[in-house]
Amino acid sequence: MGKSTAEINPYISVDCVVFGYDAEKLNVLLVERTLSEELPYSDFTSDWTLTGNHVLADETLEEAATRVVFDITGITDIYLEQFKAFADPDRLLKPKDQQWLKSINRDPELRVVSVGFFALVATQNVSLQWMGRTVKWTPVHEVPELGFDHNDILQQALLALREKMKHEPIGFELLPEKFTLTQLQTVYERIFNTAFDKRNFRKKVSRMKYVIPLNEKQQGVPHKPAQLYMFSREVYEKTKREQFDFII
Amino acid sequence: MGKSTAEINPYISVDCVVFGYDAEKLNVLLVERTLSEELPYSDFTSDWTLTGNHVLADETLEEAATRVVFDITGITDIYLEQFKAFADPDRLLKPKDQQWLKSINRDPELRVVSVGFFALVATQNVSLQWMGRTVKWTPVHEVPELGFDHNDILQQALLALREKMKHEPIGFELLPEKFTLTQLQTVYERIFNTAFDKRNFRKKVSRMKYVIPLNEKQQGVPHKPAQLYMFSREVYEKTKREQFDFII
DNA sequence: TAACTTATTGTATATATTACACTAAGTCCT
DNA sequence: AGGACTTAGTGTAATATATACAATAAGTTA
Repeated sequence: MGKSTAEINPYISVDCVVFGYDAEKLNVLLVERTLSEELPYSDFTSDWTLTGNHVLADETLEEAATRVVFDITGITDIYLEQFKAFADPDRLLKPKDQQWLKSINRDPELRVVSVGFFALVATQNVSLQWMGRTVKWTPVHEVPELGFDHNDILQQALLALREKMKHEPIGFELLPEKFTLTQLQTVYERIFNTAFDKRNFRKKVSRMKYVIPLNEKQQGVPHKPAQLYMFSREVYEKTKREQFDFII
Repeated sequence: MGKSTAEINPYISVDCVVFGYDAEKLNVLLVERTLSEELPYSDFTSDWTLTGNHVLADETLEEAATRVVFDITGITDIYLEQFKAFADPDRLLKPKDQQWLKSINRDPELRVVSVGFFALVATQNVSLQWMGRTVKWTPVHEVPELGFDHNDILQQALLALREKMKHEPIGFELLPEKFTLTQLQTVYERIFNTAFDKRNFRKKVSRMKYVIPLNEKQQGVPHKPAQLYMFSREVYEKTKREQFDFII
C-alpha cells in the first residue's frame, strides 16, 4: 500500500484467507467492498470479500501476501502458506464483480490469476483496519455470499488447512503462546467437527515432546486452574520423523 | 495445440512435472528447447525444460495442464495435481531465457505466472512427441540445469509428491495396473530413498483392503513368479478414515 | 461448607510396529 | 536329472499405540 498505481501488476493478485480462533470458533477475516460514491450503481452498495490485493511489480507472491496480512492486522510474524492458484476464465464475470471492477476503473475483461494463501493468527487482538475499509471476523460457517470466487477460495483454504493440520503441528498457531490442553483439544475438535476422548487425547499429547508444560497455571478462572503448555517448533523439527499413514 | 496464437494468454502458463517410473528409477519428462534457426544466438543452441505451455483464453488451469500432458504423452486419464504457483519477478530473467523469449518474439519483460502441476504416469509406454520437439525421460537425480526456473519447480514438485505419497495411496499411479508387492515396495523405497523390511511392509499392505490379490502370477521371469495385485481406489475411498499423525 | 465447574488421571483390550532369517518355487546351466 | 541361482513368501516375540470407559482433585461462588 502507499505505492503508486503504476507499480501494480494488473494480472496477478493474492487472496489471503486469514483464519483466527477465539476459543469458540474458527473465524475468517472479511473486508467490506463498497462501490465508489461517484458511481451509484443500483443493485448493491456493499458486500464482503476475502482480503487480497494485486502484487507489485517487484514483489514475490509471498511478499505480497505478507504485505496484505500486515496491512490488515499489523502482524508480521504470521503463519502463511500458499495453497492454490485460481484462474478460471470466468472467476470475475459475475455482474456484481463486473460492476465493481468498472467502478474502480479496472478492465473487467482482464483475466486475473489469484494465488491463494491461508494464514493462521492466534487471537483477535489484532487492530482491524485496512486503509479505512471495514474489516471483520466471521465464523467460517456463517460466511455470506462473497464477491468474486471468494467462497470457492475459502472452501479450498479450509480443505488445505484441514489436510495440513492432520499431518503437521500447526494447530498451535491458532492458540496463544501459553495454552491449556483443553484449549488445544478444542481447536482440533472445532476444525474437524469431531469429539475426542479427553484421556486419550492427553495421552497422545504427552508423547509429543514438543508440547512442553510450563511452571504456570491458568489464572482468573472460576474453577480449578489448568496447567499451561507451550509449543516448541524447534523440538518438533529435531524429533519428527517421516511416516506413512496411507492405510485404510 | 493447433489453435491460433491469438487465443493464448501471455501472462499465464502451466508447467507440468511429469513423473514416470520404470521399475528402476523415478524419471521426469524433459523437452528440448531450441532457438529458432533464423536467429543464431551464440551461447546456446538447445537445452532442456519441463513440459509447459501458456493457457488459452477459454481454458482453466487444469484443462491447460491436461492438454499439455496429452500433447506429449497421448494419455488422457492421468493423475494430475496442482502444487504451487511460480511468479517471482525474476523467474524469466536469466540471459539464456531472455534470449529464447526474444527468439520466439515474446516480450521478455513480461511477468508470467506459471502454475505447477505434477503428473504421475505408469510406464514409459507413452509415445513421446510434442509437435516434433524432442522429449525424453530423465532420472530425477540426473536432471541437468534446466531453462527458466524449472529446476526449482522440479524440486518443489518432488517435495509435493513425497508429501502426498506419505498420506495418500498414489504410489500405485506409478505402477502398471497389475503389480507385485516387491514392485510396490520398491517404488516407495526409491522415492523416499529408504529401505523397508520386506515382511513388515507386506504385513502393512495386507491391512490395506484396497490392495487386492489377483488370480494371476507374474510371467516370464527366471525365478519364482510373484503374486499380482491391483489397487482399487473405490475400496480405498469407502474404507479410509481421517487420522492424525502429527506426532514426533 | 455445600454446590458448582473444569482439570486431571488409569486400566484393560485390541491393534500396530519393529527386529529378525529361513523355506518355497521357479529358471538356467551342465 | 541335479545343482546353482534368483526372487517370493512367511512367523514370532517384544514394544508401542489406540480405544473405550468414570472417578477424584482443585479451584470458585453463594
